[in-house]
Amino acid sequence: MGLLTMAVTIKDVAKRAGVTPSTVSRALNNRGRVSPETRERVLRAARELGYRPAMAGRGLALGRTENLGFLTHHRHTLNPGSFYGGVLAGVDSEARAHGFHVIFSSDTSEKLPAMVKERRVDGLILAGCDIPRDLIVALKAQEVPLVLVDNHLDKVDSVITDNVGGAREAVTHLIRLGHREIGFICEWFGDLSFAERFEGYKIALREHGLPYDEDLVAEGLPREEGSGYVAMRKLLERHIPSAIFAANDKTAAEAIRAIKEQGLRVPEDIAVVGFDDGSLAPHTEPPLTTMRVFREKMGALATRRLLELIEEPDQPPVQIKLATQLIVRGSCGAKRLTERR
Amino acid sequence: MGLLTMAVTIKDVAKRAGVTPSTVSRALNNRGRVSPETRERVLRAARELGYRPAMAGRGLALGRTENLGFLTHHRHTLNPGSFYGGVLAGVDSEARAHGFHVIFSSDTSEKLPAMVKERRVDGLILAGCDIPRDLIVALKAQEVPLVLVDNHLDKVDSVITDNVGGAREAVTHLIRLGHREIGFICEWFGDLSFAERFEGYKIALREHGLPYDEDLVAEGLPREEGSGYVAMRKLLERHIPSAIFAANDKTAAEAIRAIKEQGLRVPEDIAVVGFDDGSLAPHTEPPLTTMRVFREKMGALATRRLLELIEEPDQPPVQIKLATQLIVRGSCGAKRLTERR
DNA sequence: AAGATGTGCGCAAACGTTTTCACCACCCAT
DNA sequence: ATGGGTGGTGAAAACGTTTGCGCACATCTT
Repeated sequence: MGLLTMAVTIKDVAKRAGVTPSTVSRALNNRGRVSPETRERVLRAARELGYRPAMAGRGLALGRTENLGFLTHHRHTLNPGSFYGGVLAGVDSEARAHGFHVIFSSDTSEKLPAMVKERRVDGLILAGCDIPRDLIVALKAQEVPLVLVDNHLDKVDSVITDNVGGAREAVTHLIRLGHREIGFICEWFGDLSFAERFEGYKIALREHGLPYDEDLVAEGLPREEGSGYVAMRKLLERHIPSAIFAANDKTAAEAIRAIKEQGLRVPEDIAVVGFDDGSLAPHTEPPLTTMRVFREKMGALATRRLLELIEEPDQPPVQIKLATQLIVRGSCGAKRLTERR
Repeated sequence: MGLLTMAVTIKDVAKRAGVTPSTVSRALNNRGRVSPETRERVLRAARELGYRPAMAGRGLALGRTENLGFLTHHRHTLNPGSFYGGVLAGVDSEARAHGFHVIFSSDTSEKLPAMVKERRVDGLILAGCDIPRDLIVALKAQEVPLVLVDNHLDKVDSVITDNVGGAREAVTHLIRLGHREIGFICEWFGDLSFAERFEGYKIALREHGLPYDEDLVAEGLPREEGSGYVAMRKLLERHIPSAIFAANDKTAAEAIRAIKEQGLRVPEDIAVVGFDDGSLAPHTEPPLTTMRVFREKMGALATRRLLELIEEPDQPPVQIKLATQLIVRGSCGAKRLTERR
C-alpha cells in the first residue's frame, strides 16, 4: 500500500518540545504569540527531527498547495533540443527559492487541466504559443492565476521575447556587413514568434531604405521535419540572396545544408543568421550567428510574477518583454571580415 | 490570499445526487456497495459539475499523493539539448496515463529532497548518473520507492541504456566498413555511461582481432565546453586514425570541427560515429551516424516500474536495460559506399 | 412466520495542518 | 483590593476525502 515510512508529524515535534501542535504551528510560522523560549525549544525539536509540514495537511488548512503548474504543449517536450527545457529550469529554481514546487505536464488536451481540477496547484505557467486559446480562457474564467511564456493574449500576464527587436537587430547586423539582398525563411507563419520575427525583418529593411521583395521570403511545411530545408530550396529556386535571416536555429541549420547542396558556401556566398541560440548553434558548420534568447531568465521572471498574482490576484495584467542578444559566430561572415583588417 | 475560485467539492456532488459524501466516494471509487441507480446518479452529478477529488483531502485520507518526483542534477536541465527532456516527457505521459502527476526538481543539494520531507510524492525517479550517492542511500533508508534512470546502484531499481552493447555495435559497424584504426574519445571517464561505452569499444576491437592502442584514446576536460574538440586535438597530434567513435553526439560534433580544422574530410579521411541521436545529430556536416537512445521509452519504463513499487514496495530490485539502435547518416561513410555500388 | 442473510446507505472518525476562541496568570493602573 | 489589559498557551473546529461500523429494510430459508 505505497506508504512511505511513517514520517515525522507536527505531533512528534509537539511532544518533544513539551507543547501542543497549536504552539508548534505558531512557532514555525511566526504567527500569533509565542514566548521566545518556547519558540526556541520548538525550533530545535523541529530541526532535530527534520520536520517539515506535510503538504496535504497544510494544503487543506490553508487552501493553497505551494505548487506551481508548468504546462507546455507536448510537441515541444518531445524534442530534446527544446526551448522549454531552459524555461523550466528557470521556473524550477525561482519557485524553489520561494518554497514552491513545480508540477510538470504536457497535457493540453482537457478543457481544464487535471492538476487544476484536483487543486494540486496555486497557479499555472503556460509555456509556448501553441497552448489552445480555449484552455487559457477557461482557466482565466476559473480565476486561476496565470502567466504565459512566449505567448500573449489580452488581459493575461505574459513574459515574452522581443522578437521584433531581436529580428531587427539580426537583420541590421547583416545590412551593416554590406548585404542588400537579404532573405527571410521560417517554418511557417502560423507561429506567432515567427510572424513577429518576420515583422522585425521588414522593419530593418525599411529603416535602411531596402526594398521588400516577396521573392526573398519563404516558409516550409507547417509542422514537419526539414521545414527549413524546404523553405531554403524554394527560395534558392527563385533568387539567390547574399544573406538569409532564419526565424530560428533549426531552420538556419537546415538552410545551411540546402545552401551547401547547391554548391554555395556559407558565409562567402550566402551569410546566415539564426534565432534562439539553442544547442545547435555552436555546432553547425560554420557555427551559427544567432540571437540569444534568455530562456531561464524568462522562466524565472514568469515565476516571480505568478507568485505575486497568487498573493494578490486582482492586479492589472503585466507584459514583460525581454531583449535578446546578438551572438556573432561564423555563419554571418563578420568574424572573417574583422580578421581581415 | 491566492485562493482559487471555490471549486466543486464532494459535498456539492452529494447534494446534487441526493446522497451523502460517503456514497459519492464509494460510487466514484468503486468501493463498498452502491446500487446501480445511485451510482449512475452520482456519476452523472459528478460529470455535470466537473468534479475531481481534491488532492489534499484525498492525500490525507489515503496517505498517498499520486504525485511522482522527477529529480535530475541541475547541470543537465540547464542544457537545453538535454538528454533528460526526453526522459521527462516519457515519465509525464506514462504517469498521466495512471492518474499520477509529476513534480519536477533539479535540486539535489539537500540530504533529503523537500518534496519527500513534505510528503508531496509517493516515489521518485532519479535521472542521471550524477545524483549524489548519499542522496540515494538516504532515500533508500527512508524506504522511498525509487527508480534510477541512466544510473545504477546495488539494490536499487534502475532503467539503463545498453551502453556496452550500443558502443560495440557502433564500433563493429565501423570495422565492417573496413576501418582498422579506430579512435575513441569522450568528455571524461568519470561519467559511468562514457566508461561503459569505452568498454563496448574495446570489446568490439577484441572480437575482431584488432589491437587496443592507447594512442587512439583521448578524453577532454571533465565538465567543460569544447571537451570533444580538445580530446580530438589531442588524439590527432598523436596519430591520425581512419575512424572515430565518440562517446556522445556533442563530442562527435566537436570532433568533426577539429578534424576539419586540420584540413581533413569527414568521412573520407576520418569517419565519425556518435552516441545518443540527440537534436544535434541530423545537423552536423555531414549528418551524424549515431546510436539512438530511446529516452522517452526509458522514462515510461521507469515510471511503470515505480508505480509497481508504490503498490508493492517490498520487491527485489530489477534492472531494465534498453537496447540502442544504429542510425546511419553521412558521417560514417556507409551511405557513400552503398551508393557507389 | 420468524430468524438468517444480504443490500444500500448514513454517521462519524481519521488523516495533518492552521487558526479562532477561550482560558489562565500575570502586571499595572485605579 | 479590584478591574482591565496583555502575553502565553491549549482545546477545538475546519479544510476535503475515505472508510469502518451500524442501522433499516428486503429477500431468502425452513
